[in-house]
Parts: sequence; structure tokens; C-alpha cells
Amino acid sequence: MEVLIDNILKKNQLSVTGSRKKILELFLQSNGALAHSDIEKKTGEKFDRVTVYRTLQSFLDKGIIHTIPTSDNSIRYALCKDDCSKGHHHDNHVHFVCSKCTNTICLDHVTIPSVKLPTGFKASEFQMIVNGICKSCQN
Amino acid sequence: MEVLIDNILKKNQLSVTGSRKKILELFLQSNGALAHSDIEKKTGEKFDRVTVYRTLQSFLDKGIIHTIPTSDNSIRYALCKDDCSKGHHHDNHVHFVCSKCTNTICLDHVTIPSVKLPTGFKASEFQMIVNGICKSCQN
DNA sequence: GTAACTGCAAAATATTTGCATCCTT
DNA sequence: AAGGATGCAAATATTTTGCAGTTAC
Repeated sequence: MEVLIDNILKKNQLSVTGSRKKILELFLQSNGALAHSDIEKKTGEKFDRVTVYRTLQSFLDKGIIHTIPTSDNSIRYALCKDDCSKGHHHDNHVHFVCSKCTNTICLDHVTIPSVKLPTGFKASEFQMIVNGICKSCQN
Repeated sequence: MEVLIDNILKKNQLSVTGSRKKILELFLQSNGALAHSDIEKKTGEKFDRVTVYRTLQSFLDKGIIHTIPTSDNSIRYALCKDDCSKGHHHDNHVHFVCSKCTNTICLDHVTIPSVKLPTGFKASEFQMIVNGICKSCQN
């Protein structure tokens, strides 16, 4: 794990520092998406708030993570899968937001179906969010 | 128009006031979605910022408008269509976000295709956002 | 007249920026 | 050693809350 994390950072020309390792580890552990506040909580106040902002921003810039649209004012970030790092972000799967546990889960195997847009519109990216009750909260 | 606006408000047991009429009118005019900041701009600083927050909240509560997920920290609101007011929000169309003019447009005639979720997941709502260049910015 | 709505002030939160210091390479 | 990353302080921006005055019904 340790090695994997270092490799991801190096591959993206980011220096390997404590906060980056820790935050990246968080993403690798949770297979869902994280909001800024989640990260602050789960790292246990170890880092400055500002460092979290900047770390997320640099991960975004490098394409290590991407944002997921939400309906509340809290951007959520998720790891990009392999094909993302090549520049284009084809994060081509559906995201599921559980209304019970509020987790955002990547449904990696559910691909976003394509839609036909009216003439004049040129699409560059498709996002799909499904709200409901997730597997773990089902009872 | 004036009458229509009053009717919407009355139908939802909201008293008819200047700010509500003005803001509702804005929504009726723009067939896209509006962010809080859009509303402040377009009403020309006439209302207190707080009034805008509260007005939007009461419209949300009554189901007159709904939120649209975004990837930047700016909730966008759009008018609900007729079948929304019955309680369930089946805002069943695709939203288009133009990366040039940043407008969010309701593609009323593009329905969200259904997807098959993994077992254990129960969906209650589907949202789809398409990013790209809109009709007006195409040149 | 009463309940609901608004505007102002202020509190609480969230985000950004500058700069000195420290760490990675 | 040099450039980049971090933490602190502080500037901005955003959202929420309380309260007194005003307006709609």
C-alpha cells in the first residue's frame, strides 16, 4: 500500500509528503467519494485545513481525483480510475448517493448510458447520480 | 404573467410578496437553472441576500423549485414542472451545463435513460448532467 | 389584528491568499 | 541548495440566526 501511494504521487510529479500520503490513503481505503469535511474528520485534525484544500486542488490538477456533482453545497471527490490519468477524464460510471448513510459510492460496473442531445449541443462529459438506499443500509 | 406568478404562490400557501414575485419571475423567464449568485445579480441588488436565501428555501420546501447537482460549490435551482408539485419530484430530464456561458439548461425533451443497479441498491431518483457547449455558444 | 415576511446586524462557516519556515528532491 | 509544501494569520466569501419593524391576509 505504502509503495502504491508513493508511486501514484511520483507518477504525477508530486513530492511525497505526509499529508499527501495520508489523504491519498484515505481515498484508496474508502471506495466511495469524500467531501472536504470527511477528510478533515478522518485524518483526525492532523492537518491544517488549508493543507487539505491545497492537497485536493493539486490532486485535481494532476487528475488523481475528480469531483462528483452533488445537490448540497459540498463537493465530493473520488479517485480516478486508470484511464483517467491520461488527461481526459472519462469517469464513465454511475455514482450512487445513499440517503441514509450519505455515502457516495462509485458503481464502477454501471456505465452511463448515452443520450441523444438536441441539435446544437456538443457534449464533452456525462455524469449520472442515483439517489436511494445503498446495499449496506438496506434493512 | 403577473397572474400566473400570483397563482403559483397562492397554490402553495405562500403569501404574495415583492421578493417572491420577483424571484419567481426570474425563474419563469430563464428556462435554465439559477444559482444563488445569479439571482442576486439579476435582481439588481434589490433584496437582501438573506431574503434570497429564505425565499429559495421556501420555494424548495413547497416543491416549486428543485436543486440540480453541480461539480462546483454552487447549488443551482430550477423550476419544477407540473408533475413535481404532487410531492414526488420526478424531474425526469437531462440538465446541460455549458462550459462557455456556464448556464444550466433543462433539456426537457431528453429523458434520463434507466440503468440497472447492482443487487441491494434501491434507487429513488436519477439525475443526469451533461457538460459541453450549448447551442448559443456554438461558434 | 395576527401571522408571516423582510432587512439589518452579527454570528458561524467556509474558502482564499501571503508569507515565513520546513521538507523533499 | 532550490523549489515546492506546509502552517499560521488574516482577508474574503458564504450561509445561518435573532430580532425588530413591516406587510399580507
